[in-house]
Amino acid sequence: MTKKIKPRQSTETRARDAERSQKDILDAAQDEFASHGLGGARMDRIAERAGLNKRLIYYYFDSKEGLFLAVLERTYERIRGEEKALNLSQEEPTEAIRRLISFTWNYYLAHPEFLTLLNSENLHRARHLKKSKKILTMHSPLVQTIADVLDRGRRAGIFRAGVDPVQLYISIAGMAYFYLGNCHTLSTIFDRDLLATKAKVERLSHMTDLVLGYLLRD
Amino acid sequence: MTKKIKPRQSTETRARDAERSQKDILDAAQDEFASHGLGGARMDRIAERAGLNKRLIYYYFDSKEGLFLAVLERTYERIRGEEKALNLSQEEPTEAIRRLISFTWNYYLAHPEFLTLLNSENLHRARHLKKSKKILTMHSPLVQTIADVLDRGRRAGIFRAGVDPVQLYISIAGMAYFYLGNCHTLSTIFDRDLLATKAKVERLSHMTDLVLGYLLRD
Amino acid sequence: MTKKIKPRQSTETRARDAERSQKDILDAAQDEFASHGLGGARMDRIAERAGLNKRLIYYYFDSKEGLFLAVLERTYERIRGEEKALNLSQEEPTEAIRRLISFTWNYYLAHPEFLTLLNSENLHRARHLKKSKKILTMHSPLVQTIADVLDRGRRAGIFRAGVDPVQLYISIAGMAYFYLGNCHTLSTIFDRDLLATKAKVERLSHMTDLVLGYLLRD
Amino acid sequence: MTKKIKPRQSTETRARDAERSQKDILDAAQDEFASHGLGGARMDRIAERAGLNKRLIYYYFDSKEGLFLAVLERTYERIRGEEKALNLSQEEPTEAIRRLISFTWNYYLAHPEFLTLLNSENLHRARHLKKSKKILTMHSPLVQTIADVLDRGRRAGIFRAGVDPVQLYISIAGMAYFYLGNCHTLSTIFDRDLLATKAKVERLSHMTDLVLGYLLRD
DNA sequence: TATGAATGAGAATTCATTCAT
DNA sequence: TATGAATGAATTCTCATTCAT
Repeated sequence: MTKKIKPRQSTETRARDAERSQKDILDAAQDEFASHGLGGARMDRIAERAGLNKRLIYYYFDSKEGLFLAVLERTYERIRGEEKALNLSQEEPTEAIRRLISFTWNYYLAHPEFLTLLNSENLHRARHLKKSKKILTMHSPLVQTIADVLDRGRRAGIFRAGVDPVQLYISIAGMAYFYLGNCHTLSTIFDRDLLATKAKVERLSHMTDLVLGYLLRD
Repeated sequence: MTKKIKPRQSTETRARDAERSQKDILDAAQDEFASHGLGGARMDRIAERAGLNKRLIYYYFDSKEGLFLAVLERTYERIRGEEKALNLSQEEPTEAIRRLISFTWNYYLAHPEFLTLLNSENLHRARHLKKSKKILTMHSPLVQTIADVLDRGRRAGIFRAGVDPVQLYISIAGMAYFYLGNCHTLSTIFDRDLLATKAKVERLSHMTDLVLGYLLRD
Repeated sequence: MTKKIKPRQSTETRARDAERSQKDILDAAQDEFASHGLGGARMDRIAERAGLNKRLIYYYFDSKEGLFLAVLERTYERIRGEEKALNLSQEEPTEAIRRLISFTWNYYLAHPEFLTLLNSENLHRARHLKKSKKILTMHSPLVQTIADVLDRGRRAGIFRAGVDPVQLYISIAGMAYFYLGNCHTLSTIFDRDLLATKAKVERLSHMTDLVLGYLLRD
Repeated sequence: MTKKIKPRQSTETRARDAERSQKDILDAAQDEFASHGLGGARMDRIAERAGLNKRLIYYYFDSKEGLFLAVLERTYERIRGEEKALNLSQEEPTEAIRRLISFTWNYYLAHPEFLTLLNSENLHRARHLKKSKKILTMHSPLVQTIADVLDRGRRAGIFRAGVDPVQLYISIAGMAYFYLGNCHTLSTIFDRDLLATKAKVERLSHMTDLVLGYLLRD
């Protein structure tokens, strides 16, 4: 245990420390929950990773489940935040779909913890999520955007009609999620390294081809 | 509950009891692992669900991990068995794809434990799978079959060329898996009952449309 | 930790061990709860005193509160058992009252743990007792006996009329209970050793004088 | 709750705040100790109930035990104060006894916390009391007064001789204490509401009858 | 084959108390 | 005088596993 070196300036040190401690705990917890799931995570390890006393976790987050929920909320906030920043409405429909797919793919690639946390939460039948008003109202803005893109494409005569944006969103997310979330079993069974650079490139283009092959008329 | 009097006459009878006990344990364990994951599962609960003494689990399966592996193996055996029974090679290509999609969809629907076990195993980076010779040799026969179907379709001039059967298989599985495995969170977030009968019918046809829309030329 | 030497005979050894372990735990728990109260008692100390693994306590009694209740029940069973063995109905009324008082006094003296446990339970507003069907139906047989004795005394013209046996029982118990249960504070405040042999003799005769002085006519 | 703005002008004001804080803490602590005993009391809850920071408790009272002692001292001061205010020496002996009994009864009724604190302190073998010079010199003035009343009664030929005032005091206190302190268990066991108004009236008259029946000659 | 009893290591959580300001 | 942040040492309870029969 190295003694924590106190932060820079002074004035608001205390307040900043509290915030900092909470952030450190959340960071450590996210790692731990992502690598071991809710059941396998250890409060001791979280405290150690955070470089803080275990008691402090309870001081701020009440319980293991409370901490898990806080991590989940932060994770959702982040992805929803990035989704909002995408500006697909300005884009030409085909290009918009391309970017949507590659955003999803790249986000999951960059944030493997999101997949594992989602997995854990689903194992528990969304028990924590259902308690969180915060998350429940955070509808993915992508669905709205997809609806708009599909509409523009259809009116331009390039996309087929009658596509449900929710179904499409789930399909795109599912294709990326299953590949990346289950890459260990899949790699083993198919005896292929699914995380090799080439494999990843191929996957993204397969997904794009699949979706556009379906959407585009002719 | 009729009181089970233990028959002790013949070796055969004794053997049948042993088999029965092991099956009871595996059934109970499958439920438990599927509902709580490997970390959250409790040996006590498994013994109780199986109606057998905890010690017996160790007698037959050595350890919790051993038991988990046994459950995993049985689960894989079952799905691989059913996959073999599908006789897609006899089928006309378009119809074969249709049946493949609906088989996957219905199997996941009927066996939600398969999704959760896969989930758990991936959390552990396929650690158990890699140790199992049994599973490793059970490469999904579907991939071979899909390759064949795609090939026949391409040669008949109805399917597009250059489709990787593994990619396609993962896409189909992923579209079903994500929808069903995350239905709790998705239902809440989209404010739609994804498990309503109508919703399920729509999902299956969306998946079929998407894949065939991509595969079929013209 | 000396290794526990296994009990004498054989045949029913296992069954006897379980019973023995439970008894050892209850004995240890009674000591611990009596000396420290429910809040101050330590499960670790109980296990150590019992010479058994802490886990076993939970195996048999579920929780600290469950153990406390079990101790309470056994304690009540014991005093109610001894009360039943008193045969006051055969006795001449005055003598019966004398023996009742001295029984109460001597029981409390011999079982200080009864006082402390009662105290603890009352601190918790009889929370555990109320959950115990066992204790709730164990009405003190003394009240019935007192009613009978009072009645015989009254009809014989030696006791005053209109004495409520419950009130009398509570008074007798209270006089003994308060003296013995609070002897530490009382001894300190009055600067008298209330537990000196002479003091105890005097207390019993005071109590007897008080009650008989009230009951006897003339 | 009006927001308390801290006055910082004069020393006097500051001092008054300090007194107020200490009182708030003692009030909260009395509640907490009375409801949970020393072992079960929680410093956090006391701070919360007092609406003050936990650290302040340590500033004023040093430790949990120090706080307990302070509560104990205040409680004793109060009852001793009220006892002094009774003016039994002016009273005719029979009436004095009556008033003594009813004072004791009513004080315990109005101050149930006194019973519980006594209870806790005895569990700890009067450890705190013995350390408190304050309490040690506060001998109950009642004993002296009782001695005087008994003496006057005896000389007037109405009371019996040879009654020890300490014994009598303990008996009176005990009759009230046991009834009120154990009313939860007793009510349940005897299936009578011992706190019903009528029951309380009856108890007081039973106690008075018992004591006077004993004291009065003829 | 089957089981009730027992355990050591560890898990989450709690608690009185102190630090720093 | 007052407080939010932080902690070490327990404390209750849990868990996979083994013993003894």
